[in-house]
Amino acid sequence: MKKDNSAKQSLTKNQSLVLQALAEADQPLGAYELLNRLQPSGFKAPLQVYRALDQLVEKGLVHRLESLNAWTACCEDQHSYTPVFAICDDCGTVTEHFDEQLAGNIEKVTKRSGFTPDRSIIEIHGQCDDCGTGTP
Amino acid sequence: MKKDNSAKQSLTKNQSLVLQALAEADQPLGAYELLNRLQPSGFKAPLQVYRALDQLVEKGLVHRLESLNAWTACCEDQHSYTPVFAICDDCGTVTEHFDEQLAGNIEKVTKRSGFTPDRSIIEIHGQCDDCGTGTP
DNA sequence: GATTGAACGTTAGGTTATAACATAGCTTCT
DNA sequence: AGAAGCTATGTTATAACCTAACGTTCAATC
Repeated sequence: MKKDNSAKQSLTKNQSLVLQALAEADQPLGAYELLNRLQPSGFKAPLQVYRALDQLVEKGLVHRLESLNAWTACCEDQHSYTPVFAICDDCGTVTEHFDEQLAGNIEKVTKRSGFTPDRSIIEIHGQCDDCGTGTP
Repeated sequence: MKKDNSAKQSLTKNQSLVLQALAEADQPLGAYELLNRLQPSGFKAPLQVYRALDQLVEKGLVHRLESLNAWTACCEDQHSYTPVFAICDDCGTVTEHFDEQLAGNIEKVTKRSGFTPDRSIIEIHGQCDDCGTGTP
């Protein structure tokens, strides 16, 4: 379950470029936005981006946000729980959260019906602290 | 919070056709699959489908499955909790579940950071009881 | 140096979703 | 009735997202 540094060290050139672009962005990026940003580095076709993204997701260094069709660099060096993404619909920033109890709850809900969970997608849309209506 | 029968009664022709097609399907359908099935009923363009879907989602009669790019008819006449979808990656069937505690926990996780949740997306991929590896 | 396998490059095409603009029908107000 | 306003609809074109197919490069291994 460990995502050690070897993961980052063994990245190919394209994978490194994509990961770096995601890490520098302050919000998730779509594949074509990545392509635009990486064209100066020699990227020419969408497939170059998608292949690098697939491999980075496989290594656990990047997450895909299903409800945005976008990707973001993983916040941490390792995590064993399913991440919860909080997506601000105003400013577009996304934060990654973890909660052991929550992960357990999810399994419980589906297992009641004999379902065997494999991977979970949890994405919460709303407003972040800066944009929030909490203190208007 | 009530999704009363007036919602269904006030549907337009296109909305009724789309909802009926989804209700008859045994799994979620993509917009273009819906278009195919509704061409005999006079549908000609993707927008007709997308517009009907948007309005049905608005009324709470249809859910969108973000990780499948597909839509499914809501299982019940009303529910106040965020639904949890269990998606079988083998046979493609999707079931809708509810859990008050889970919904509460999710809010808790994001609220810790000052986030104000609006809508949650919870989609669990795995294997259903029929396809499952539980009793091989 | 031949073989294998992973990553890469390139072209083409498929799927999913929206923009922009025009039309039709219904309601409401005068 | 006529005008104004609103919602749903129709139609064309295009944007955005993703994958198939095929060939090449390059490093590791036999």
